[in-house]
Amino acid sequence: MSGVHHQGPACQRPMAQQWRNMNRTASIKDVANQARVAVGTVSNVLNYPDRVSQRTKDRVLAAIEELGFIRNDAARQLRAGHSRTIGLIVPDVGNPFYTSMARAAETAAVLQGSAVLLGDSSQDAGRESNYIDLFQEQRVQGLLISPVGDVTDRLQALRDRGIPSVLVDRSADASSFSSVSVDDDAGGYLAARHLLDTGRRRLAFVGGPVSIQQVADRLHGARRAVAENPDASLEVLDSDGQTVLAGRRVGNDLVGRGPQVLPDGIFCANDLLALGVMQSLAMTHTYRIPEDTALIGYDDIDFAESAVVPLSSIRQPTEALGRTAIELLAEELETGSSAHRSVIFTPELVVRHSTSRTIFGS
Amino acid sequence: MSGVHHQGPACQRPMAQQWRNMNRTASIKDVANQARVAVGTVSNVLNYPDRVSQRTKDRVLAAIEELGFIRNDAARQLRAGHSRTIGLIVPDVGNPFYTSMARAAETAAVLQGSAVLLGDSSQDAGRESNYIDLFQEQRVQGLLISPVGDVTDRLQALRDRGIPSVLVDRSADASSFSSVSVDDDAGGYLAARHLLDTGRRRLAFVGGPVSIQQVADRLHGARRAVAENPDASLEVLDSDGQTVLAGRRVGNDLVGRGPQVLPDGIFCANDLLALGVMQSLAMTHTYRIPEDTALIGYDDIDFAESAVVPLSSIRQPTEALGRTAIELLAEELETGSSAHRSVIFTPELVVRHSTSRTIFGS
DNA sequence: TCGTAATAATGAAACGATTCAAGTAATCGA
DNA sequence: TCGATTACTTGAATCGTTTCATTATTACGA
Repeated sequence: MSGVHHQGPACQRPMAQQWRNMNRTASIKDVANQARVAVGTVSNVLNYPDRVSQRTKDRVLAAIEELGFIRNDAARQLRAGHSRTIGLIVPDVGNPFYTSMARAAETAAVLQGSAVLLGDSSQDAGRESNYIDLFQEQRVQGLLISPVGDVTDRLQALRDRGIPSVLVDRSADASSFSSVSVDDDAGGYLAARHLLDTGRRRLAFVGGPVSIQQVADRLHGARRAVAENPDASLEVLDSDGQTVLAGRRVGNDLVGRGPQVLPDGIFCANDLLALGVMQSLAMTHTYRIPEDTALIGYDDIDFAESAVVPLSSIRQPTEALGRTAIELLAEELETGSSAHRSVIFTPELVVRHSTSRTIFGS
Repeated sequence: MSGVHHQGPACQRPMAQQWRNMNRTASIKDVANQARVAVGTVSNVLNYPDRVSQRTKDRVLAAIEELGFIRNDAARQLRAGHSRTIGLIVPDVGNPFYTSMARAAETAAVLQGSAVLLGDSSQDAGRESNYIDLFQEQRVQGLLISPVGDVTDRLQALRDRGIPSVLVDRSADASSFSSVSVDDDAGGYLAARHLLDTGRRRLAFVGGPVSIQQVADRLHGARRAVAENPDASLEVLDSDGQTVLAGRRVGNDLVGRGPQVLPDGIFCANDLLALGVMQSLAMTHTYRIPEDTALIGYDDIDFAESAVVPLSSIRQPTEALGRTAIELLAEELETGSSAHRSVIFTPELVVRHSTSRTIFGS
């Protein structure tokens, strides 16, 4: 726009400057000209203020102010070879568990001077891979990932290129990657054990594709608990997805069942699923929680407490997860990613009304 | 690891190559060498495949594959002058309303070939400003922002530099910016009108600092409704913050009141606050919802439906908001941000049990 | 066989910051 | 006043792409 503009005599004096302000955003060179110093000096003012005398520093800062100069990050990181950015890939930003963790990670990252790029893989291996591509093109410093598909090869390749990864909410043999996770097997055990302890025997596990490690581990833990009671059984209900909606679908199926085949204790792989199941049961008024069937979720998101029937859950330390993930990544960056560490947190049972003991037979 | 490696005769043949793989990530130049073509040709293969003959294209692609070449985005955007990224600043990623919108925006952006950088200002004008700085350094294509502080000046400056902004969830006079929003005044009216229609007269509005536009508008709408009933009153309870926790604090205050001074209808500026209030009331068992006081929220997040007492709310079209915001931004980018548009959606009342009519005097 | 298009391929220049070896100015002790 | 430090400043080289004016190659009709 406004490309034609004769150099007539009507032009105002500070024209060149005006042009610059309008057209292009000022570069370090423009600042150098304005302040009548060399570009290197401007750079020093920005990066090593001690190396510059007060007098010139003032001049340069004034010029920066006047031109409204903003560093071009692309140029910086081209020179530096890497960005000041950390990639974070989570399976579902709609899940408060992940947003909570992401927030903690972001806070920790900002403290150490990095920004966090957040990607939502939506439980989709393809999207996940796309994000890895994107982050690789961006030359992120490192990657935090709560993987959905099988990404070990890709992460290995990244690491060979000097981009370390930390697995989040997923344990790894420390030989290949650092990781920070919560003991899902123990959590699954806790949940099922609690249902058994309150008298339930016909348990059901509701969980997305078992190909997801977390789901598999939680199920495994539950199986372990159930195996301790010979008269107990565990049915597995596959939910496609880990959302409230998916939970509602499973709930609708359950509602159609007769009381004899209804599980008397339901363990959902996360709170979203549990709330979905709860919605179905509550809406149809066919069965009551916890009288007809107990319900326990996983993650202990904020909304579990304020659910129709306050939801029992397994609490994970989201803040600690996010913070530690960043710390581990920082370690890898310093040590040159030679050694890896795995931090495993322990989950915690939170009992609420959805599993309270009832006057119960067997 | 493996830093020392004498050039003894035991070395394998493709050593130079091996070094390259280990050390540096391959550049377009390396690819050019490997494929025995000029750098420009490689670039053409990547950007204008039609300009290159099949033969050389094959050679280049093979080289890319072999070296594991990954474009360096920093270099690209240094040359291009801008990134392929859109900045999005929201006040609270813990609020499902915003994540939902962000997701919609992200989806729409990916379709048009851009990535979205998500920033959480945490309702803090300082953080908000920091994100604007960051995005400006990153030379984002454009900015979607749900502003907390007064950012008009900054956005104006950005626009002058060719970076357009779209205000999200906040209307603007179309003279300066495009915006996409929901009529908050109408929403506030809807909510208060509904409480009045179901017999409530002593209303309370719970909302964060009124300095936030959305809060102010919703309150204004509520006032408008209340003014229509001479015997109705509206009390304003300031919550510091818009979170579940803030709501719980307000709720605890309410619980301490005698029944005469307890509002019989509470309108919270968003669902998080409402759920917090609900938690307090439910935990102490002092007052019941909706018998002693009705409760209505705003946003209609997924969790409203599965609350202890299913929460009435005002629904906003989050998907449409996010999608439209990206569309408006795309328009600005095409037209050179000359003209601006404001899209205003209409909110919708969703009635659930938390406001159901009770056997009630006047 | 030659001239003329069309088609491919080339490689230098530019983008904007950082780095660093080299140069200049100021300071100080003798 | 000189030489030696120290304190600042300079500006060319560099990072990895894309662009584009040239040059090389090929194809085709006369």
